[in-house]
Amino acid sequence: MPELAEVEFYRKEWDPGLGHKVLRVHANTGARVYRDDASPSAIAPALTGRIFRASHAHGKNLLFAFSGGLWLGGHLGMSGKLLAKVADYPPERHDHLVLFFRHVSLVFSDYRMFGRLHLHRSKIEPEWWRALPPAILSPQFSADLVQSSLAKRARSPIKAALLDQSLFPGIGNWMADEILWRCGHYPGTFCSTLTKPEIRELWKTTRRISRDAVRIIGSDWSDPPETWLFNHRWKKGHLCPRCRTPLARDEIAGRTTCWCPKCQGEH
DNA sequence: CGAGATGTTCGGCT
DNA sequence: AAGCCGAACATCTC
Repeated sequence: MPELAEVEFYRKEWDPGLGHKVLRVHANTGARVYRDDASPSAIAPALTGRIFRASHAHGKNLLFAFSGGLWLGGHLGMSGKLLAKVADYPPERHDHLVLFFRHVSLVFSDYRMFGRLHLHRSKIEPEWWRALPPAILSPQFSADLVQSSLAKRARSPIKAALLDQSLFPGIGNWMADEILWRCGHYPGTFCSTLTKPEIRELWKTTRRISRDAVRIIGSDWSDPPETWLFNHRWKKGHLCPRCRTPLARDEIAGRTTCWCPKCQGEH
């Protein structure tokens, strides 16, 4: 499920634990979500007794800071969720990590297990976190950066480029479709065919949609306005909210893609 | 019951 | 040799 706005929503789900001490930890260490960690059995002892200090989201990545230079990194994959439950909440089958506080239990749940969790010890933020590419809503995410990166992917469909986390961190399947629909590009268009003004427009739209999605979905999981493709893209027989043409669906760049044949070219 | 799902990685190919 | 593509991962839902 999660793209940058959903990740931001889930990050805040754990806020009730901020400033409090982890009294006990449940870790389903056999779960695949710990595949990055050499010793998953160390997770529970390491987190027990720490104060939960802060949380950060960057694209689809999460970072939780604990006292004593301990960090919990995470990714929600396809089906990961972060939840706040009652104190002494009994873990369920897909709850791979539960942090028990006096007044609340913070849960990482992921039934498909494409998500991941990993622990780090360092004074400052871990190396992998500092190496992440410029966030879409940061000043470093410039039109020039997008321009030069797309030039390297000339023979790549623009949809594939938008899904590339090293350039568009946090953009996933629905946001990529939303951006291309707003800009009027057929998702299979090669990057090399976009003009400089079109790339600038793509950059601007990417920022606008990211900002709006974080505001709307990231705050309380509200649905975006009916004027967005978002609300129409899945159901069969749905119409383009702009021109009422029946929407098309097909696999492009390895993912199911929805677009308007009229607004986005004849395909 | 088969297909498909808001994601990433790896291995093979050009 | 960088970059592209398909397959694999695991479970639930329609």
